[in-house]
Amino acid sequence: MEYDFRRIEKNWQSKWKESKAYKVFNPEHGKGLNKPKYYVLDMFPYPSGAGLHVGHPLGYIASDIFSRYKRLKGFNVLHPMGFDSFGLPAEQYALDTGQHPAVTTKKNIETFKAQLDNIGFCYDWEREVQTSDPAYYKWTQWIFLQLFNSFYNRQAQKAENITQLIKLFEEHGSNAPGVAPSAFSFTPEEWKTLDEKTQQDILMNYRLAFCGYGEVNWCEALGTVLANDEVVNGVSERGGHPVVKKKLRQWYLRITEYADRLLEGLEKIEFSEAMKEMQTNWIGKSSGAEIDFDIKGHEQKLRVYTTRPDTIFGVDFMVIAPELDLVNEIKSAVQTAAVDEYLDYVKSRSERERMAEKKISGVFTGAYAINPFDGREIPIWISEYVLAGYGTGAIMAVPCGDERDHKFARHFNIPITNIIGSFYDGEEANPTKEAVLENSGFLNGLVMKDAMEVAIKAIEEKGIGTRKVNFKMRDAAFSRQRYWGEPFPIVWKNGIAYPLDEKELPLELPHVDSYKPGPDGEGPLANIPEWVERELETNTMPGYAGSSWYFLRYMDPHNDKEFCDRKASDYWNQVDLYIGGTEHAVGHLLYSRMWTKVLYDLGHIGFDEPYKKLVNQGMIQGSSRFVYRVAGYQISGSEAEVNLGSKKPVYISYNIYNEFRGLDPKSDRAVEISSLILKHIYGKEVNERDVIFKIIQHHVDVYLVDGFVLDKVAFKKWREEYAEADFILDGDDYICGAEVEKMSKSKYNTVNPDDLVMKYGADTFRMYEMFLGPVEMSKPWDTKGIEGVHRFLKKFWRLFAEETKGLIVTNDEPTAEEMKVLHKTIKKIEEDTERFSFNTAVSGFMIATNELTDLKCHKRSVLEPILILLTPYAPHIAAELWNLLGHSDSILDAAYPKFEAKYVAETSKEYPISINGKLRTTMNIALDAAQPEVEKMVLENEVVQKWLEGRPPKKIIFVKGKMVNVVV
RNA sequence: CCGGAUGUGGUGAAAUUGGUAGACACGUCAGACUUAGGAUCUGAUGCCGUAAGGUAUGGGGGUUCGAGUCCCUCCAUCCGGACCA
Repeated sequence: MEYDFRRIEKNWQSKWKESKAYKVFNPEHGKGLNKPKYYVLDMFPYPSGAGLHVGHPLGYIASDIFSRYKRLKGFNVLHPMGFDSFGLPAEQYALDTGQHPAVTTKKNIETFKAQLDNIGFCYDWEREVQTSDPAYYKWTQWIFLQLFNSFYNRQAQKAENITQLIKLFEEHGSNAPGVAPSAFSFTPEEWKTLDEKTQQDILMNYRLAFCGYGEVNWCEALGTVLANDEVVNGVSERGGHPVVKKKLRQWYLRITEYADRLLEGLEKIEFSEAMKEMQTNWIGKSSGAEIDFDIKGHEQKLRVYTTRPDTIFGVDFMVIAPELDLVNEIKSAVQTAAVDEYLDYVKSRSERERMAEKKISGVFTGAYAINPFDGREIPIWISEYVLAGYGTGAIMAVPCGDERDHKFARHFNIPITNIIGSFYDGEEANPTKEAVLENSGFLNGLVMKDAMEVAIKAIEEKGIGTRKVNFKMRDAAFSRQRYWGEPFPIVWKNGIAYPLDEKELPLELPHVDSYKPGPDGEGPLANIPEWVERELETNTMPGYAGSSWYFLRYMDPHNDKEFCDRKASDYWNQVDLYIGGTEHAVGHLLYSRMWTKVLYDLGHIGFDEPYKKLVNQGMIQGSSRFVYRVAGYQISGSEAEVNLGSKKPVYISYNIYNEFRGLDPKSDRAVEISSLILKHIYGKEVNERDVIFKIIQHHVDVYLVDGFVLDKVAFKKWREEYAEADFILDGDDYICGAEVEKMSKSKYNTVNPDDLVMKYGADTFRMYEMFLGPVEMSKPWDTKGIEGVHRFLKKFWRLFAEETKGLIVTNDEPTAEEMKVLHKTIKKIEEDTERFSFNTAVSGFMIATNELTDLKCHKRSVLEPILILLTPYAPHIAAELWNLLGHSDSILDAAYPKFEAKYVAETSKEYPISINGKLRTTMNIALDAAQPEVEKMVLENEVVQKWLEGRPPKKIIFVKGKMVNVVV
């Protein structure tokens, strides 16, 4: 009876499928009612055509282990899986091949699911959701309508129905309490006389999902608009295509109203500090003041935003963004030409150029602002380092305290006022808040951080400004000019957006034959006459629409009356454990946190943070292999280079190449190697010394390499051009070079889990992925190492069964030593699993197996509990052995063993004995021994005496249960 | 430039509270069994040294009887954010 993992795994997978072992019940269906709930979620995968590689399932395995563990611990565990199946790649593929995204997506999902099932995950597939399924996006559209029909009441600090806003306008006009200030100003009476279009235009400024014209990140190559977080250094995150600013009609989410709550919410959730930091930085809250400065000779005021009102006496110039209309209004006649020239220059520069090169540029407008406190005239400049979109698009520059302002002042020779005395050295700006202010009028003598409040008060008293909080975060662009996404349930009539009635949902995505963009940057839907006729919105929703609320749908996936029954969401509540990559730090995680808050505000769910605890999984990097082709050579001293491109390829083993590189070309060994290479090239002895070779390194498929040894036959078959390859070997082997890189098809370093499952089994694969290292950490993949884990499972199997004798488990009473191994292991596995230290848990199993093998322990009372411990990690082998031991019930619901300290209690310990902190020997001492007793024993020890050399010890440190240190 | 993380054998790593550094594996070496081994098992394996011993957790410094762990400082790598006033 051997460990036939292929048969075992197949057998149990189909058994579990038949018996619906992974079906999860909501309490109203009777089962699970008496159990506490636990919700484990994996990040929503996009079903790409490339399928899974070994890096993908890392987090899935971790969450699967934890789910199974919690189930054994008596929880009703929800551990669902589904697919974020709308998205750009499928549409790009459709554009390229003409295949409908629905078709390719369906195929990809099937592949994905087969791969996942292969690994033995405990998903309840009956709860699967797909965002591109109309039964799902019906509710995405429904939530969109909730957003559309809501505004943020600043007084109540929550989302409310838009009818409430209308009521506020009717009662109080535009200055109603809780209503954000805007450009509109009207009395209740005026509101009632406004026509519908105007009213709706005003309301649009408050809806949480709203439509407006805005500068967007337009990517010509992708033919779409990208969110800020999809643009990296001025190019698209996907594909690296250039991105330009363009004004388009767009839908947005008013996430900025939630900035404060998104920030506060971070305090009550368990995300890593790094993750919280990233979100905090993205939200970018800053507080300061907006100040209006008079402009000499003009009616207009210059409004600036500053976080440092305490430095108001150090303002030496103003800088405004070139995009501001104010520029043209205040430029002086003398400076007009220079200003216009600069504006042209700015326009000519792409976002990318601006980000890439940071040269100092700018021009004086000829206008002066007046410092309201000392009447100083302050020159107003324009420069592209000030962004129109942040604050007021204008700053007061304080060169002694701000790095950029200082550089600007130096560059244009603007005199610098020092208001911080010795804190400013004349060379570099000092952004301190600790300095005592000088040259600062009424603020003189105050420490800067205290002056801040004084300054703001003075500004407010003078009526020239207000306290102001600003955020870096912008409202999120929520539309794409694309086909493969959720249609907006919106009809446009006379320029007014009307929501569809709930009864009309889902608004299904129509079939199209072409995925080409519509006219004027509109999406493909604009090409469909029937769609346009119905005056439906032609944009579609972005990828993050469906993924912002999917965790709720899993709770009640087949509900066609509601997005999720309130009873279900009250029961399952927040996701207890969310496992996924860091790449979603600011996108998905912020959006879904916002949606959750809105749904909470509107009373649809009972909690306002979706994910209680987040664990970030590290990336598994690829381990690439290289071969080294001799491409040419040069005789030293000669200019001529011999190109070998046309000859049959000669590959040199990495270690020989590496040795050769480090040698003096004149040395004997170098000559030996070079003549060997030349012999391979020409097929005969060539007498040349001092040869420099040109070696080209290129990737070789890791499947053709065992460890570092190349399969030469397979390599020759790999590509036609390698068929004639000749190798310079190290002994019999060709040794490949290696490097750790990102796992990708083009580097030929991807490894498919299917192959490993086929070769070693799912249980081995699961445990090996965990054994690799801590889940949060990135680490390179090494296929070789999997054999160690496989050996362990075989060894574990042999505790239960032998090839010839079959089952060898006995019902004998266990010895104290065996019980100690068992309980030590229970403690270890339970603690490690609880803290997601799966790698050390795997080694805990190995240690237990090694020790029980040494003890020749085949006792049921020891092995059965260990089998239960192993179930979350290697469910198939556990179930098989459980069954072999005669159990008819499922091990998936067995009772988790209980640790009992009495079995691991020790009476003595092998104490380390140090002299001056250096370990010299160990001594077995009773644990209850007291200090004087121990001191006596230690001093009598011959090793200790040898090191004491007759000197009396200065001090003896004895830490009970830990160590002894003798100080001489 | 800012922020975060990481740095331990040939490799992946462990050391949970300041207390025997390198558990557990991979790899390598030696051996056993075998027609055979890319199966299985046993042993060795941080480095220098025959040994005694010395030395060792990125470098330097500090606190301590004792530091991989705490503090200061420098360096390297990875990730994220980048003109946010």
